[in-house]
Amino acid sequence: MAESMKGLKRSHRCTEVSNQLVGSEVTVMGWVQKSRNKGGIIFTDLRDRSGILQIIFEEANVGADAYAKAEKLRSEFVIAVTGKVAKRGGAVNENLKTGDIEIIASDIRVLSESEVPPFPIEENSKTKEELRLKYRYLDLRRPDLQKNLMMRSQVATLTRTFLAEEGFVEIETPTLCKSTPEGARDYLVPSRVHPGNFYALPQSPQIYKQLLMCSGYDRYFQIARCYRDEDLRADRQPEFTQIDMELSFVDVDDVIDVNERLLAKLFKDTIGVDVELPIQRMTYKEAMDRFGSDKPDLRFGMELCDVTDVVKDCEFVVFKGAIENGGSVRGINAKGQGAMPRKKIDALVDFAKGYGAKGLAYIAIGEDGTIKSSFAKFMKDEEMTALIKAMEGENGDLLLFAADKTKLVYDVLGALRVELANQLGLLDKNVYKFVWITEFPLLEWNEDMNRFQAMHHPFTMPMEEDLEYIDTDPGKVRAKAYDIVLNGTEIGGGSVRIHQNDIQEKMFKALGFSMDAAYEQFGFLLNAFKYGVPPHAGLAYGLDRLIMLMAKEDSIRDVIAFPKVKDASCLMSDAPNVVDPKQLEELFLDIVKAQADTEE
RNA sequence: GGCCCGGUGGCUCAGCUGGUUAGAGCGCCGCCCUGUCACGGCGGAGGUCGAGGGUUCGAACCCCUUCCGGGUCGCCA
Repeated sequence: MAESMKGLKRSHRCTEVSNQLVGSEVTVMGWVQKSRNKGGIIFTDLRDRSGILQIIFEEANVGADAYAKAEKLRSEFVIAVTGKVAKRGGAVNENLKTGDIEIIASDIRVLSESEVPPFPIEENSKTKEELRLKYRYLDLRRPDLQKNLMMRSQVATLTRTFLAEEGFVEIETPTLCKSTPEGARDYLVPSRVHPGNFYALPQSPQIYKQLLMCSGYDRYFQIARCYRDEDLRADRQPEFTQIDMELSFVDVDDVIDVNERLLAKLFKDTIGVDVELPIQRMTYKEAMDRFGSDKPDLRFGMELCDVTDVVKDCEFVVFKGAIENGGSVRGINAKGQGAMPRKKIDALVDFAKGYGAKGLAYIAIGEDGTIKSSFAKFMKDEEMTALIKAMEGENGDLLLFAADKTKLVYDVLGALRVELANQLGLLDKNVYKFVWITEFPLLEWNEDMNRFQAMHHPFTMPMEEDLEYIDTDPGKVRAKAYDIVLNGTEIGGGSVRIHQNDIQEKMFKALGFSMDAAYEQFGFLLNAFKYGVPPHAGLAYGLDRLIMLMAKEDSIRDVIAFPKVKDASCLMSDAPNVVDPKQLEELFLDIVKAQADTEE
């Protein structure tokens, strides 16, 4: 039976009650974590978002009626307790922040009762995520999720304070926008007033923030919700949050400077991690060559080694063929893994095939120097020796090789490198290795569309020294774009934007856009640029990914209050759902009519 | 869309080569217990083995289909 809290006021959260308060009266409210009835004395662990506090009920102190209520307490009942803070009569509980004190209850009210929850409300839950997500409101009571969401809030607050001090203006941009065909699939919202027309939910506030620069706001930021109608991953949700910013009259170094200081503050103030500044920078080319990835995990070595020249004259057709087709042969040295059983190596080969490799060649060097290899029979002894030497292979090492088009070789070995590190336990979540990746290619060739595509977006500034190639060899042009990568995860990215008409036109031309088509899509931005546009640049973080890494979680679902599951539905609310036909009629009747008329 | 993993009392899991009544721990319910905190003691309830179909004398187990969840490739300017 639920009682009123009339006349009561919570004086402290559970762990705000400290041994400083011994002897004074407090009123605490929260959920019953656990009640231990010893027969004559009842110990109740009370929980709120601050933690746990032990309450003592004894009939002599609390009275017969209240004691009877205390005897009926069950998990997740919501109660209010008034009582005196006392030093513990029994042993101190070292595991609790409040382990040396307890509340001697003088009164209790049961504010609401609870059914037995479908899974235990506890830290380090072993419960299947499916069930946790169905009852997300209960899951969110668990201390680890509460910690994550409170950390998220702290990061948002620190970000606002820091950027405000740096002269940034927080401005909200629309979430009902114009659809743009480039990039990710848009979520569409039908317009009732304009039958057959649709808004798109923003994939990012990109164009709006550039317009704000045109409008003279100079430094903008926003903690912005973004939407992409693409398949989900552990680090991808259909709606996610960016810390988005844009600055005027700046170049790459200015953006990097303010963001390094922001990151350092966030990591220091929330999790006590010192970020050494300046953060290391690496060009895209170097990242690909050394790590096979534009988001290299620098917590471990196992770098890629280009052995194309070493094996270029060998008779092994896989190597030979790849090189003849303009590809390359590269390898990684899994130090000390020479004794890896054949089954595990085969699993690595399958793993590589998942990334499009036709296979994976290997040399396992035993502790005694004996060699087991999938391709030694095609090689001369001196060729093998030279190859092992190039790979710095020593006794006990496992050398793995991919041979194909270079892009594929990068993909395969880049992924394999991380997979091996994971298997070998080299991915320490307490270590934070940041790196800026710079000088991205401006464009990448899209096989399906048979044209170049902006690697970042069509407003990204080319590097001045490469501008001359934009007409003749667009694939060679590097961009003033940069990503901030943490432990192998891209947590943010941005670029200097084009603010000159002639360069923008060249860019659209390279993308195969006519100026008419460009105006059709982005006319309002291009028009804005006619009236005085400052040089500007910006960056956006994936807030969810950032918090995920800070909280040492494996999925952004653990740092989002109400996430969606793999098919983008919500197990708790059952969104998306079928809507009332009347709603649909209002939105689409005119179209249906129009189609019917046309058919007649 | 492809591939891989999983689904067995409320929760987490075990269940052998297909063999009798499907088990354990925790939780839950009842009684007892005045210093517990993974409380303890005694007793008890609780299972369409995700669903459908098939093979078989016999299916949690094998086969097919399907649903749900996770990982990943494609996709994500």
